Amino acid sequence: MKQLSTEHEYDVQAIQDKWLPIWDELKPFDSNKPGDTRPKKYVLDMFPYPSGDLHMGHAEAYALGDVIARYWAQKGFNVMHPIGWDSFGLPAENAAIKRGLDPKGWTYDNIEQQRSSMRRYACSFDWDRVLVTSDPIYYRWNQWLFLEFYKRGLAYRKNSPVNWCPSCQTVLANEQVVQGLCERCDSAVTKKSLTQWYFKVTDYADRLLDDLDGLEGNWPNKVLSMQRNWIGRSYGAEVSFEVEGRDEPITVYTTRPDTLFGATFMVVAVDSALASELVETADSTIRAEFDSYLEKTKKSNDIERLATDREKTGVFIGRYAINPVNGEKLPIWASDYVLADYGTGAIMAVPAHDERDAEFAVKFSLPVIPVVADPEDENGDGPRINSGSFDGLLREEAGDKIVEFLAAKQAGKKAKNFRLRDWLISRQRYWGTPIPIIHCDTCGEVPVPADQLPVELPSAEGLDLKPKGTSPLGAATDWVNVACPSCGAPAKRDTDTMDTFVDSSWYFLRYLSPKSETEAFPIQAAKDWAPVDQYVGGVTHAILHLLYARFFTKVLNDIGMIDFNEPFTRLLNQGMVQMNGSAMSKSRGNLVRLSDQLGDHGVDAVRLTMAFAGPPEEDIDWADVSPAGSAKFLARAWRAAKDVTCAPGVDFSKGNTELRKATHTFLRDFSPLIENFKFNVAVAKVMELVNALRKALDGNIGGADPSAREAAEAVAIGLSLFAPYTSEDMWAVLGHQPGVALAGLPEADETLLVENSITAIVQVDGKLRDKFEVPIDITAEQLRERAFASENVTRAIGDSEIANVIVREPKLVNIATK
RNA sequence: GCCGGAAUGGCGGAACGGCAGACGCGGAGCACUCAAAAUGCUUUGUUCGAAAGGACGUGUGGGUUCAAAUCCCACUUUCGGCACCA
Repeated sequence: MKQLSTEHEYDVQAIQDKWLPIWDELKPFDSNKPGDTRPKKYVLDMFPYPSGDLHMGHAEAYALGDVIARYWAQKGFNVMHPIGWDSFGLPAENAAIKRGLDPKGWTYDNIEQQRSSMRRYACSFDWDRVLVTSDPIYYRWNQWLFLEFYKRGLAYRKNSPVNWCPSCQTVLANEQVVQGLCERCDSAVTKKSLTQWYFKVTDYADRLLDDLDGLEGNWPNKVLSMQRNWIGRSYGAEVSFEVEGRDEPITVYTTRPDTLFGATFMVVAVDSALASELVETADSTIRAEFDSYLEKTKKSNDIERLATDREKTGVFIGRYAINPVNGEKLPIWASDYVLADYGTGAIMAVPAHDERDAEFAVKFSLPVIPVVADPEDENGDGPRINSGSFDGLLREEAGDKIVEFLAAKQAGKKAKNFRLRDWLISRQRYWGTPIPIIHCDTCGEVPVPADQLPVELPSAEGLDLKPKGTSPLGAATDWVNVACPSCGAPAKRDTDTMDTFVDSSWYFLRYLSPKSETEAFPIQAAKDWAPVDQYVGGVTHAILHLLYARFFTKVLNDIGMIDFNEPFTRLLNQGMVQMNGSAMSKSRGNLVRLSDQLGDHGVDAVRLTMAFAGPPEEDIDWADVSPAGSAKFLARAWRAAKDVTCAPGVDFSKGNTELRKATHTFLRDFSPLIENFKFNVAVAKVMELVNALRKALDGNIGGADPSAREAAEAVAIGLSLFAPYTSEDMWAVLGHQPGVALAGLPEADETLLVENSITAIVQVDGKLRDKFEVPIDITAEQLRERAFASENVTRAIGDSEIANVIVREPKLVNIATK
């Protein structure tokens, strides 16, 4: 700290040391005070993963979340602004493996470090509501909810090909595969056939999509469109094709039933059960070819599969399907360009009107039959051809009529499809919530009875946590072997743990009673507080976490535990903090340490810099902003308070009108700026008021004038959103008891804001030529006269002929010349 | 390829269709000082001009309007997201 520690100087370190213990005592942000009648407001920051100390990204997120929380507190709300830790998950486990420690120790040490950093960072958290997801008291309710889902058929087990990360040695949800790579370690993801637990998100696909409309305007458009995209609903038809030598027809999904007459072959996903079944009766040559193709496909990963310039591959499997509209025999092929887990895993191929089918047809010399007259017609909107009695119909009508025709002979119907898949929640790792199911040879899957929850994780001691493809919990024999709750026979616990996204899907409700041993959350408190009024966090969770939390909310609503359908009413996505144009990282050598910044500039200066740098949703490049400048401003504001000499409680109405006007203009502008997330502009307004106050103090108004106190107090209250230490100290300097955070934002006095004159501008052909003060009630005629009386204006008009004069009294005259 | 953002001084960024560049960073100058730091004040889009005062100016090209950073169309660049989803 550069400042000398004298009582006349702004000493950041001394101020920080002074106020922390006092706040600990006063608990200004306790949201659970008995008899509190203030209206409730729930402001939530996404909780951190305890992977070390807080970094610059946390500092931004929590600074911005705190602006909002503190704003509502100043507005007289009882604000619940809780914090906790999302503390299960792979990093803890990997760190533990690397260092040979228990993941628990690593996790809880980090939590303590982050907790103390957050306290110093002076977030307005309610420390009585802390939750930690790896505590049994938390995850027991994960298990309870899992069983509620299970009861309703929303949690189920199935065998299917899953995303497998060969490096993490665990399965991944679809959402955790990014560009074919493991989200966590960037290894190429492969497919593996496993029996795994799923949540039936797809049952909620329509609601998850449709309810996004209600969030319009309150959630960033970007997030809404990402969610819509992810759910990916499409409308089309299911069409059944009879297959020679098979009792059951094959059903395909298509968005283009209008092109059915153009189908010339059928393709099934090579890795689907259907393909394997169809090929069984084929001759040995075909079978061998198929097997080797299937083998090759399984070995390849998504990266190879998805390469866009890759040639189509496939094998003919020796069977034929019958096109239900015209009886044509269509050869059935197997290929990897058809996905096993979308639609029905089989498609009708229309090479004339589908690029991928076209490539395949060219590669394997399959016939192409156009069904739209105009080959230039990319949408295929024009009249049908080669389509029997449907010839001449346009796209939409043709589609409808063909589906009608199919429906009449039980060979098709309208259908919709989703890109969204069910959520795979089992993980073959140690550090997570154990799945509360017992497997019994006679009874099958048996839920752990509610009174035996939580199923606590066994100690990691003696367990090999290294990834090996099966859960480390399998080796905890004392833990695994239990009596079947149903028949009492020897049985085994499920050894998988839950995806940590389960933990974060409902944590916002757990804050209502984080210590309850009798319920996940209290139903009445959920009515009072939830849903979250304002959620703040990074856009990295735009799909995963938000989608899952929305899903849980809808299920809980169906169960009758909550009375709302969407968890987060309003969402703010803050940008990232970068350094020299790229994300900070040790390997890039551009890591800025938060602790260094706090040490060099102080907590308030760092927080203020985060708010002032630009719009909150934009990224901040730390190289472009000036925490030193913020510190300078804070000192300037503090000194201004020091120079106020009139006593607290003085009658402001006797103060200087000009400065009062500045103060009340600020008070008028400030709130809407905060509510619209224009924190940077709000900070600028505080700076303007400080500048006006400084001028008044140094000029002939002076520190004894009541208006100086009024301005200084407004500055302190405004700054309390951004700079808790400085503002609290200013408040004390101004002679008040501690508690600027709850002092309340004064209402702007409208009578002070009434102007009786205004600066009018005169344009000639749209260009500014003159401006002057005019009375607010000037008439159009008077204003017009004043304009033409201006020398600048007449010179600008010169010899030109006047075409038109626009008068917008009292502000503007625009003279258009010919 | 498809779907969204974004583009304003040396820099971060402001601007209900009506004074472009608020506020800050950086720069220059002045005051205080033996000096420096700190602080305060002045100034700072480019350009012509001694000045008065002009010209130009919000990625590019068009359009709507008395008036466009703002609305419309096309384009360029750039950043995200999705991507063999039938």
